[in-house]
Amino acid sequence: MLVYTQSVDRALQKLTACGIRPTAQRVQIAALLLSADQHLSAEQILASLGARGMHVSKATVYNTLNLFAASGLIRQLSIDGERTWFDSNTAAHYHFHDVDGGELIDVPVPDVEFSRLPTIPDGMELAGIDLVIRVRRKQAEAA
Amino acid sequence: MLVYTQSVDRALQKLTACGIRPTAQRVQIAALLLSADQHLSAEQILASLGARGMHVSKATVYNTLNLFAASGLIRQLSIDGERTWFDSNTAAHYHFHDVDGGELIDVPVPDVEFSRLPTIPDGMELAGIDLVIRVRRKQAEAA
DNA sequence: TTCCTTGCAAAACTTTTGCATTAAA
DNA sequence: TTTAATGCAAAAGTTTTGCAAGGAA
Repeated sequence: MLVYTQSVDRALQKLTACGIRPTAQRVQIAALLLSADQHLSAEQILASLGARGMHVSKATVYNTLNLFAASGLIRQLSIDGERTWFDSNTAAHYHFHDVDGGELIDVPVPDVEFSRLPTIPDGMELAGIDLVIRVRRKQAEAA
Repeated sequence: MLVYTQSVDRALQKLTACGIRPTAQRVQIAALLLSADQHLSAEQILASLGARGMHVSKATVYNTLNLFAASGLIRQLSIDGERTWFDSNTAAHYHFHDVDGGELIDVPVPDVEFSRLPTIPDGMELAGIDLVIRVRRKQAEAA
């Protein structure tokens, strides 16, 4: 339980550092998300908490995830229109998306280089770059 | 009405070319979408048809858009998790997304150059690259 | 006829909201 | 004690589905 205790402690610190009141539910959700670089849906988080015997209501899960995203503690991803994904890795990075399995894999920033980017429209400024590289299982070639 | 007649004709041709039975509803939806490079939601298409006095049911609009997307006649975009956008431009291109107004603007392929891309995971192949450049209205600087 | 498409309403899902209750500062 | 967070159920929004009726081949 050492690892778990550590991630609860770290979660508590992070929430406090962001000026978010560290309620029991928020600490649990933060501990779960921040235990690794991962992509989770609200439903998955609800289920994980439930599996660990911690009941948190659906409304609170959503409210909390939105709060965390607004505070920059996590990042929201629009990958497939099915649902929102919450990414615990807030450092700049990109994604592979397995269109068959739905899986998301991080792509580190240094693995992508832009030698040319479009001019930002007048009166606008850059807010971020989302790059999703869709991949699929390779078809077996005819022998 | 010349322009409109033309786009209906073109829509009919395209549907036939794709092996899609050109029913009245499908032709109307295709004519609307394919009249220009644009990004429309299912609800907008439903409203546009209604405004022109053509009634098409919501179910048919969704069924048709999904059919068109599966046939490669249009492209589905996951931009913001709110809803799916249907892009009438199926040529490769990228997007600016105005995070304030929600507007989408096409970015032509030659405006972006990748000098480095990550290695595709083993057993996978590239299926596509979605690039969304988020922009926001520039803050007025202090005078 | 036979098969496919349409339309309506209802269902399914994800996400948000209203409000009484509870917990935190 | 005062303010903010939680939980529940209900609502809202988008998209899908079941099924009867209609249309094309």
